[in-house]
Amino acid sequence: MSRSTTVREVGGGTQSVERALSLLRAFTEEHPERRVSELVQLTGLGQSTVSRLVGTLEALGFVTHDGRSGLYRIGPAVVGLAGIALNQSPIHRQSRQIAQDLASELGLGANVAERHGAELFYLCNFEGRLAPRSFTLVGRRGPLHATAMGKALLSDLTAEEIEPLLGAKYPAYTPRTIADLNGLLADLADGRSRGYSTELEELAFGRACLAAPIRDRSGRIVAALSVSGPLSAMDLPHRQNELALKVIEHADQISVGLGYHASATPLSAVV
Amino acid sequence: MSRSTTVREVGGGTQSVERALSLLRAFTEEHPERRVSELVQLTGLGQSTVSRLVGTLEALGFVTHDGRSGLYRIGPAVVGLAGIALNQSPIHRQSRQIAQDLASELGLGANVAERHGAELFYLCNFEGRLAPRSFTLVGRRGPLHATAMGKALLSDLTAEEIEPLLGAKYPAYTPRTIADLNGLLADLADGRSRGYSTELEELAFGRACLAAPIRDRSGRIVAALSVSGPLSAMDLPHRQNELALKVIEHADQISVGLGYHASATPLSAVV
DNA sequence: ATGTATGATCCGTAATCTGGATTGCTCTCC
DNA sequence: GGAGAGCAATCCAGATTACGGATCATACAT
Repeated sequence: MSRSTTVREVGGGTQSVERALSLLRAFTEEHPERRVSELVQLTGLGQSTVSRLVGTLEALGFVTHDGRSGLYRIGPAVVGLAGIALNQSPIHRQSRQIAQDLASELGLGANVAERHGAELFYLCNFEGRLAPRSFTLVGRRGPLHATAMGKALLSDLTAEEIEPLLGAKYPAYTPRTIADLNGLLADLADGRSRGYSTELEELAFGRACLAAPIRDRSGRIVAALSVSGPLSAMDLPHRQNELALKVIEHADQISVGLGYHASATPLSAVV
Repeated sequence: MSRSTTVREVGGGTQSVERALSLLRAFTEEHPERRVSELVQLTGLGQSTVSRLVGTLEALGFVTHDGRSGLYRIGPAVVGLAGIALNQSPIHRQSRQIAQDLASELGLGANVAERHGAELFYLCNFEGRLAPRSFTLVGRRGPLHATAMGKALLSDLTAEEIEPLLGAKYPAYTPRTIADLNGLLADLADGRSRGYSTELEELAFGRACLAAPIRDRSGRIVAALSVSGPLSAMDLPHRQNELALKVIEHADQISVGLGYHASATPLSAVV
């Protein structure tokens, strides 16, 4: 490798593009609307610079501008690109219908996520009559150690792989959140033996989730499918087996769609 | 004072941002993967410029780069922003669950779209068992004159408003596509009197769609809800009334969620 | 009507970006 | 296996382009 001299400049690239895109980053689920002055404060850029950059973003449809209120929002061009990105994903294509069926069959939420580095990334999200939610989780990120899907996604990995991935911090969202590596490993072992992972009020009070892994042709876990909802709707002590069976069944169906053959040794020597 | 004449410069903004974002535009449903050389050809920019720009886009997660194949795809950051944008939309929030219910109840596709200028813009899209489709329509655009939802969205407008909006061109997707303004106005009148719009193989062979308008508190049509599917699954001559009733019912439910009161005079002096 | 806050526009400066050339890599073909 | 072609990342100097302070216009509150 030619790593002889330079250490590769951090940015390496186009400054104004970086600035414009970091403006987009300022639009979060908590602050989906921003005014220029906020963006100025957040970024530390000059006011005229921000004004000009959002003007460009607006001209290309990446943000929209409500002239009356002066608020900027994310524009439809972004949604268009996202649709293309999702349709590009074989996991999304294979999961969509099946997750939707699962949601309406059980009346609970059904979700598909994959792992992006040390985080969960939601690809599909459907609601059930018993667990209505008015917003989509698609595109959101979540913690691996505090979600059933996160655990399902990790269940392939060894302790040696997990430790550096998650680091030392295990943020506690509720008192029941798993607090350290050992706790997580124990839970993962449980999940492996049962074929599905659980999460009971580890991320939010009153909510629970069951998840099963999705594998591709190579046998590797590439995503996870879950059912989730309020504890009351999941009726967990009683329905746990029934729900878990359904999740596993649907997850396997997705795996088959991705070319997985059960014959491929599930966990052992898969390169 | 001095600049009393100029009518606001078109670009007005940051060139390199414009270039970077137009690179993103090159990723379409037909070409979701691009290599640098393609982007160079498409944009006419220098090869090193493109390389640097996509490098910046990649660093911020707006594209991903498969080092092996050299292909760039749209990145997860875009999906994250799109989720925020959708959750920002009251129409999307109110429609999501109801459209999903409609899809699983009827076993057909259910969609919600709003009008963006002279185009249809899909906000929600669910499939039914009888009409499976592996990709999402969310974020896609479509023609107003050749879709049931487009007609539902136009049914509020007067001929004087529609004519400049659609212009003189009525692209024909099939022999049954409505070909001109008069044909469209007649169809819209039908839809208004029935309370729902139809589309029978006007956009694609073998497919049909029924749509009803969604209104907000002001009584204005702000979106449309549809069921769609293969003609065979829709069983149109027979089920048309049943399906239309369901669509209207669910659309009204969304309208109520948006604050619409049937008492509000639908078309007259609102403001 | 006065005062405040926000945001769009203008303009000179210089920092940043451009693109030709170079390098390094991979794949293909002989 | 070696040569050649294609592709993409990196380098560099010149000048185009973007930055941001200041100004102006507008909306809203006092």
